[in-house]
Amino acid sequence: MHFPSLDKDQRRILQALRRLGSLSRSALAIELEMSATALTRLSRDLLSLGLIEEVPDNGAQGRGRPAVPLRLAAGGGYAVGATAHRGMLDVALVDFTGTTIAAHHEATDPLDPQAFARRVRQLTHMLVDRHGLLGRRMLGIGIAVPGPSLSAAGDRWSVVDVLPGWRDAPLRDIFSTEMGWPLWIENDANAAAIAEFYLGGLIRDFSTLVVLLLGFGIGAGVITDGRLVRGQYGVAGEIGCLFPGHLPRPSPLDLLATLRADGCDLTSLADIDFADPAQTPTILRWLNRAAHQLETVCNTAFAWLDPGAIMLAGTLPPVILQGLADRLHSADLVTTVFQRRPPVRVSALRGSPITLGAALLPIHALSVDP
Amino acid sequence: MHFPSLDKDQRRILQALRRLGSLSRSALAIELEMSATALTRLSRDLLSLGLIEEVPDNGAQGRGRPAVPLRLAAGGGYAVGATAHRGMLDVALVDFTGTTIAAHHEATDPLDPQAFARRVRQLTHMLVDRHGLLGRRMLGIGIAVPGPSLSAAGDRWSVVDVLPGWRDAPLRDIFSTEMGWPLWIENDANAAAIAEFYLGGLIRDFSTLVVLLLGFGIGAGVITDGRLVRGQYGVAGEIGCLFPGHLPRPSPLDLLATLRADGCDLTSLADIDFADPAQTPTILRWLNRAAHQLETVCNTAFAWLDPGAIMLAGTLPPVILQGLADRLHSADLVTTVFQRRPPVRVSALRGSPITLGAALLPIHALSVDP
DNA sequence: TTTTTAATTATTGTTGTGAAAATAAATAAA
DNA sequence: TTTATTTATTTTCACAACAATAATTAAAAA
Repeated sequence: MHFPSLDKDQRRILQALRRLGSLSRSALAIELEMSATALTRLSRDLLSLGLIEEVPDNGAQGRGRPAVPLRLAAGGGYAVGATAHRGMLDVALVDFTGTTIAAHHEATDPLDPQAFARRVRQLTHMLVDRHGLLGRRMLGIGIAVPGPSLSAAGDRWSVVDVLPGWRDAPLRDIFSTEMGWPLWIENDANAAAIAEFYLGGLIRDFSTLVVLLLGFGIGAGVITDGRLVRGQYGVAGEIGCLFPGHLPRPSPLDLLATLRADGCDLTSLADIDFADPAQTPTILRWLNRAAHQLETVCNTAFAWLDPGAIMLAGTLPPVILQGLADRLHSADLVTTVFQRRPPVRVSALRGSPITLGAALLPIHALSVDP
Repeated sequence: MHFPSLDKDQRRILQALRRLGSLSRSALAIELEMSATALTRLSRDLLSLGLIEEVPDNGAQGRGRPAVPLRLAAGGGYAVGATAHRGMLDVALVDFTGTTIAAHHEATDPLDPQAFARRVRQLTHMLVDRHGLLGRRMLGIGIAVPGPSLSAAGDRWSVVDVLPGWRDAPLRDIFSTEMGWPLWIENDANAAAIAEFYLGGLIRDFSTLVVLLLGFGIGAGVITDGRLVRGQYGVAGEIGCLFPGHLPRPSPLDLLATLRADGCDLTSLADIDFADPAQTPTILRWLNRAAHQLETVCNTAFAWLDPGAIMLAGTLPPVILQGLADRLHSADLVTTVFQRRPPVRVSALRGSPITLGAALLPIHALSVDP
């Protein structure tokens, strides 16, 4: 029961609306270089599918019949995203526009993939019930996995995190039999890139971007020309390997280790607190070192990929991410074009970009041709 | 008089033949998951366009009506490629399969873009005449330019080479008024990547690859999922900027400078000769240093892009490129997947990959959807 | 009421599609 | 040698999708 596959032109309409917000049919026809006739038909179909809607009460706009802008319909469907990490589980529901309907975070014992899938299904049913989504169209579920895929098909995943029964497991089979919904599995950094692209506003200005994800380790998601870059074997963006294993990396886990080595008694990343005077000096020192290391990362990203922006995201407190961004701003990056300042930003998403990005995967799949 | 644009399915057939050599209609139908009916119709169209042809005298193959393999038709058309460098001019003609029909190299005074275009037109007419291509379909001309484009549209180019009147000139306008053929302008490293992809056999095994071009400076062309990566502002692959300007780069110009500093009296890159005992020690020393620098480049390429292969190409003598490849082979690269050896190869193309790649641009444009 | 712009509806002709039947060209068996 | 069988390709045909044009309707301002 897969979603009726959309026409290329229908995708183009949806993507234009996603990028530009709301446009009248005639504006769309001009934007997409299609005839008004074609646009009427296509938009009628999308309207009847419930994927777009007319904007009501639109103010005066001069002579002539007023244009009726179209926009994506929140009610067009909902999608689920889920992430597993050691000891915790994240689920989010988004509507067709990408807006978060619900987010759920819970601590759990380490789960194997089957148990994870069952719990996610359970939570999904609960959230669907609680938010009155029962009749609505379920677009599918995206699951973000820490680690690269083992095959181009994405059947098996090399999970980096220490989770029992996950590493090298045939996750697609397991999730698919356990849940039965249309399923996307994606690397966590790639998911974060999707979230920043659609929800962080990058889609308005850029078609190429890089998201640096400081989750536990460090990874990156790359989008060029609106498409995820996975590479020949699915390990594109695995930038952790740029730092030799025996030396410190600019990763959250490394910050934790640094703090501990300096005598701070922290149990997890959640205890990191820039405002704590016992931690501040260590964090500042780490920031300088990590920013210096990230300079290399950013420079090679600019040289290889020429992204419109590099986004910093992850579980670290925003202050710390901002500290990294500030230092990178004043660094001497090779953004040769237009003498611009290094376009390094900090994620402004509320909620985990990983889980949100996972939830956006089914929606992204509707937008990009196969 | 642009070429009649091809169907998406027709493109898929052509691309399958380009990748796999020759396939019967039924094999193609299975490969591309199309009905035999559709394949008959599409192949008939392509046959009548002259883009494909049936392979004659095909040996016995068991019971049943023998399959008639199809392949790309050399006579399907020809394309022209041209490159300008200081003091020299390269033109190549390729047929529809990508095979070189003719190549022309000449030394010239430095030319401005108009004069270059006129000379290229002149040479094209001469080569077309000489090789009896007059009635044949001209698919277009590709021009490789040393330097990145200044706009996403590729109208203006920031030419790195020291050529009078080229830098920041509206090359597209100039060339297209001067020649009138369908025109593609592309960065030289990107052109080289196209050449290695189609002619170096990489298309058979990979959809993602990197070509390191050691021309005068050092640049790179990137293909992911069969598409050129240009980046947000067209400077993707400009890896020269990874090496600070005041320090030596692993570029041919740098080798020349090193040799000169060691007292060798060379006038141009063409004088570099590994067999010359006066040069050998310097070259060996340079090789070790340059390979060490390229290690970083390759590592970051693997981390960011996960290419199936990295190809070394350029004007340096093959022995020297091979020396670099050998050293990179034994280096400790981060090709984490499958414990494989670093897949670094040396270009095996006869002829300049830049000019050949330029000539392939019109053909590539026929294969990739717009 | 007229004018203007937006959106829709016929109308018509083109094009692509798959299923099934037909044809082609070989080998295997009688 | 003849006939049956097998596989590849083509044709036929009914049908859906689609595009372009022109004509029409809708909703406002002048």
